[in-house]
Amino acid sequence: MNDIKQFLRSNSLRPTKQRIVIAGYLFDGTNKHVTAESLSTELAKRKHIISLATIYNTLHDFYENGLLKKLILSSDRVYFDTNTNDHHHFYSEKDQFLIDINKNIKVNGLPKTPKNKKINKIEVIVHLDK
Amino acid sequence: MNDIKQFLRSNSLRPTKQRIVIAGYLFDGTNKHVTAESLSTELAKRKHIISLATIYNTLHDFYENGLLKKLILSSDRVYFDTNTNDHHHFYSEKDQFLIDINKNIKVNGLPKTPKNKKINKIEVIVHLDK
DNA sequence: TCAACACTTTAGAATCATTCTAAACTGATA
DNA sequence: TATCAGTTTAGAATGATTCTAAAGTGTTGA
Repeated sequence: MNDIKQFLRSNSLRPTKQRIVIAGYLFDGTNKHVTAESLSTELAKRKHIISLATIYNTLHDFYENGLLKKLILSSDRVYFDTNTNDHHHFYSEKDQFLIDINKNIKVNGLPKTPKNKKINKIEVIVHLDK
Repeated sequence: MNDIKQFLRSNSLRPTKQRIVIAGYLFDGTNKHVTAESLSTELAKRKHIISLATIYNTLHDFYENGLLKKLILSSDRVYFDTNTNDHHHFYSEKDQFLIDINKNIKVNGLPKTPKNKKINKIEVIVHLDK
């Protein structure tokens, strides 16, 4: 609890009740993939009712501060990933199913980067099913 | 024109005026990345006014028939790619900028596929800028 | 401890890409 | 050329996300 407050403060985020609850859930040591909706549902199960607006605000605040990764895999929802290490994913659209690939993946044979551009990150998505 | 009709027919798509116009634009020999909006704009420039609903319908019809690839790169629009070969992309969110990577990319070190799942496709997105 | 204020939360409205509806239209077929 | 299934379309509906602006709350300095 106090460590969560410290954690938030050290990321220049004022430790409000809501952020403490959300951070407590997200950063409990197990990696998670959430959407605004799924997060809202999980917190509600735990009797924490937080407005959707705040959930969106908080996810973005955390994202902006590098505490979450954003994953664009489907056109109808955004996933946030608590695993901020360099990694990749198995994804099944059919089953809304997402698994981290933490193994060291190597991508070989890339052509040269377009002029005046810099590579920000290389993302590998292994699509399962059809 | 008649080849476009044939092309559509051979994909079990009735060659309507609108589909002929859209296919004529999309499959003119140069690969394109379009969104419903950008396609609508391009066609309008060429004096072809086609309702957005039809543009969406047609993009999906073409997609369902394997004439287009769908690219999910941003949460606020869907891209369709006329290059249906196995390939990857450079993408700059900042500049809405998308370039095909046709070179043979190798992805090494993948862990084993989750139980009872089959790999549909491997997608590599090289994100540029930040 | 507390006043003061900047930062947050929130309900509800707004946005915007996309899909749906159901009525009018049109290619294909006999 | 009549018929009908497949298409197109305007406009409404949807749904995730963002915005607004009013009420609430950490933080700070005295």
